[in-house]
Amino acid sequence: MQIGEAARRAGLTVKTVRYYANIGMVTPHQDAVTGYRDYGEDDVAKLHFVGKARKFDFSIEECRELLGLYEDRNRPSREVKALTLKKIGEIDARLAELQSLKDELSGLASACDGDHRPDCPILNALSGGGIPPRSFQD
Amino acid sequence: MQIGEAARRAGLTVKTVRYYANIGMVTPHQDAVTGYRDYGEDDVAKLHFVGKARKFDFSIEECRELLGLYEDRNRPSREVKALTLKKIGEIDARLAELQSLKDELSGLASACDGDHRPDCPILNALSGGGIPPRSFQD
DNA sequence: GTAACCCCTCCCCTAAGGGGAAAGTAAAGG
DNA sequence: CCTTTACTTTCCCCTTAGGGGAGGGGTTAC
Repeated sequence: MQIGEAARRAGLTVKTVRYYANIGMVTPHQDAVTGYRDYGEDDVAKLHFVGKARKFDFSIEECRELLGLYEDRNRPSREVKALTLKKIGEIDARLAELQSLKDELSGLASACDGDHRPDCPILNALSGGGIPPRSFQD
Repeated sequence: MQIGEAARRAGLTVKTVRYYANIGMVTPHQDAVTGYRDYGEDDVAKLHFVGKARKFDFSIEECRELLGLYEDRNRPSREVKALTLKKIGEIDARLAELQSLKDELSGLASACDGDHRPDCPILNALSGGGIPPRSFQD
């Protein structure tokens, strides 16, 4: 089938599917005369697989790795699980980082009146040590 | 002072400080003959301010906005607080997204034996449906 | 004289595609 | 057969927030 139908069936954009072909992730046959790519059912399955893995925040390189395991009928599930646990660890780290960021910003926001007056603890904190905003025009 | 000292005092790299000059964020005087940038104390304060805002996940454009408010002695704190609350909302959304991602991956990982055998619920989930029902795992 | 730093601009690189131009191809309708 | 429309191709620039390095110029210290 042509790239448009393959993309539709995999739930991806044509641009994305073409990109995956360019980087060697999912490589369909390509007509030597017309240049048209020709996708088979197995290609659509791979595209679908990669699309799902991407939604799970796996990077392109990790998807390539998962795809290799996916195609290897004798791979140990250990390797797949290890990749997944590593990804969970990364997500945990990012969660902690965002949470502490949110805590700090929330503390600043609750200390700020948020009215028409110019006094603002948020800007004071950003300027480092509560120094009032010295005029930069003088 | 020269860019190197300004960067050191602001806790940024020279590359970053030069970048901020190029995009018009913090624009020091520049010697017409040597091309050397000349930073004053106010420039260092601005650089420091932007550096801190960046650590709080504010984008470059948001930093530009905050810097404008920072320099305006008569700005209402309302605007600063609104920006901060918007940023907190974005962080909340990202937190929820990551949390649900983590939950799904954790479910998959715990369903996977992770041994030498090829059977792997993680790959099964990526290749089609969700986690196979309990009856199929036993 | 030269070694050690400091500075400058310019260009390419990142992740994962998106947007769009110019041009070729295929299928349907008149 | 001709035209329109839809689909495809490659190519190039754009995105964030800078990082890395080349190539060149300057000042200071020994």
